[in-house]
This record gives sequence, C-alpha cells and structure tokens, in this order.
Amino acid sequence: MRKVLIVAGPTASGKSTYAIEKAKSISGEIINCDSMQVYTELKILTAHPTQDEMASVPHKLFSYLQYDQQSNAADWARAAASAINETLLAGRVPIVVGGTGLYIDTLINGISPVPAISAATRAVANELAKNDYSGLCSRLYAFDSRLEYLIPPEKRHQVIRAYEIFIETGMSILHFRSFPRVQFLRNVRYECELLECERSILYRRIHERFDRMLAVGAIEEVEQLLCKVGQKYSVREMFTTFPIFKIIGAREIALYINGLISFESMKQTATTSLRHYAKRQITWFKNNDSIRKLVRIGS
RNA sequence: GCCCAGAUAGCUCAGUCGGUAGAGCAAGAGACUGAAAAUCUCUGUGUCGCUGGUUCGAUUCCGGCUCUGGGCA
Repeated sequence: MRKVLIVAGPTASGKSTYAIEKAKSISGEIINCDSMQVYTELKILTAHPTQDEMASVPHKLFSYLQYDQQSNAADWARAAASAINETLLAGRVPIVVGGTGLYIDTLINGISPVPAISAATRAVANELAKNDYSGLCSRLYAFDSRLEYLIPPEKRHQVIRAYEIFIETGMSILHFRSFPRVQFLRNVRYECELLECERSILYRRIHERFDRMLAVGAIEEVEQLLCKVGQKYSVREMFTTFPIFKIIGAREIALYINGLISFESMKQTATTSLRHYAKRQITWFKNNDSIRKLVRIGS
C-alpha cells in the first residue's frame, strides 16, 4: 500500500521546518495544504517557505494562484491527488503539509458528488444574497425545511452554497450528501503527524513571528499588492472583492498603509486574529475523527 | 498645600434612588462537505481601592486614608 504522510498543526507550530527535515531524511516531497500559501503574492505574511527551503527538497502546490483567483477544497484535493501520484511514481514519499483542516479532510474522505455550479447561477445567488438575504433563506428553507436547522442563516457561505445547488439542480444539498463521497485518491495509507504545542508558547511564537514578518518586508509586500490591485477600489471594497485579503494581516496592514489605523493597532488586531485562527485549527484537529485516527506521533 | 474628577471582570467602561453587579474586547469551549487564514454558536470571569460610621443590610450614603488624572497656587 502506498504511504502518504500528513504533517498538520496550528499556525506557527513549526510544520514547514519539521516537514523539510523529514523530507530530507526519507526522500520525501512536500505538498502544500495551506489554503493561502497557494498565492503568488504575500509570501512573507503566509509564512511561505523560502527560496533556499524550496531548493532543498521538492515543493509542490505553492504559489500557483494570483490575488484575484480563488481556490476551493475540491480543486485543491484534485491537484493534491495528482501531485501525490506523481511523487509516488517517482518512488518518493509525499508529505502533505499545512493547517487547512477542511482540505486534509477532503483529501482523505472525498467529497459529495455535487454537479458544478454555473457562473450564471452563482451570479444570481450572490445578487440575491446581497439584496435580500432573508428572502434567499426563506426560499431555501421552504424548499427543504431540514436546512433551517442544519444550515442556519448565520452560516452565510453555507446557506448561499445550498441555495446555488438548489437553483442549479432543483435538488437539496442533502440529496447529494446522501451519496457516497467521491474519492480523490485510491490505495493509499495515510499517516498523520500532528504538531502540538502548549497554548501560551504557541501564542508567543505567533507574536514573535508576526514581528519578524514586519521586519523582513510584510508591509512592503502588501504595498506591492495594493499597487497591483490599483486605484479602482476603496480599501474596504478590496477586502470583499479579492480573496487574497482573507490572509490574516493583509487587511490590517492595508488599513495601516492607508493611515486608517495605527501601527500598534495593526499589530494588535493582526496577532489577535492569528491567535483566534490557531485556536480554531486546534479545535478542528482535536475533534476531526478522520485526522485523529491517523495520528501516529504527537510532538 | 488647596480644589475637582476617578478607583467595579485580564483591559475599556456601564450600573446599583441601599437588598453583594453587566456590556464590549480579551480568554475558554464548540460547529464545520467546492470561500476554511473563511463563516458561525456557546460560556464564565469580581474581597465593586482600603478603613471606620449610619443601617436589619453598604459596592452604593457619610467621614478618614491611599493611589491616579486634571486644575489652582
């Protein structure tokens, strides 16, 4: 059985460094599973591996998207599956490294077979969501009342997704979830190493790392991104228009560059968001059965 | 030295016409099927500065003290 190693853990837990050492010792190749390190821009803020690190062992699925493009769990899992196959074919060990729990889960468990949503449908749904969100909710719940409890209005993204599926196919999202999931990889054995770290130490590392990012050019790389985006958008419009602004720190630094918040407040809000993010990751890894089951070593 | 204001949750503050208190943020727990560094849900936290007095009862009213702002000299 072919073996795939997964290195997971919260942000700033030292996944990259650990994985690179591992790859050197077992002739492995690193496959990125971080939803934000797929971007070409903001390498510093996303803690993207350095050029030296990238040169020391093969790295796949890094920086292949532009700031205005968006990925998703299925697209990533498909790309990861082919990268993994390629690595295995070369007789090397795939090491999937990253903190995006949903992506790992999708790779391991597959995903429900939902037909592709057309751009037209997506546009209609987004328009309605913008103008009459509660109307969208009531139409969805009138069609399938179970969704009112499973996907309440508060979960906006999920509601819109369910609505898109409804108007695209005329069927409920639950209909598709009743089928077995589509698998991306077959005949592999996963092993997961979960990097754990005492909370207070992790939080300290997050703060130190953010300071280091600022020191080595995080502000300058956001400035460059703002230049690329151009003058057409206000700062707040940029945040909702371009997916790359989901990267923690990007919004805060953009506001700071525009003189809307102070340096201190930029640092404070960014590091707070990073702590919250780490906490959510810890919750995910702690409670996600499929990942827990594969854990071989805690370190 | 005098006058004024303040002292309540980890922080910023609200409040109690006298019956031992609550918001936001932080923190903790949780959810998660094509936006996931996203999007959401839940939960506390207290010698109410110290010390006397009045009162059945004081964080609340009165006195003294301490500290922190601001003003006057």
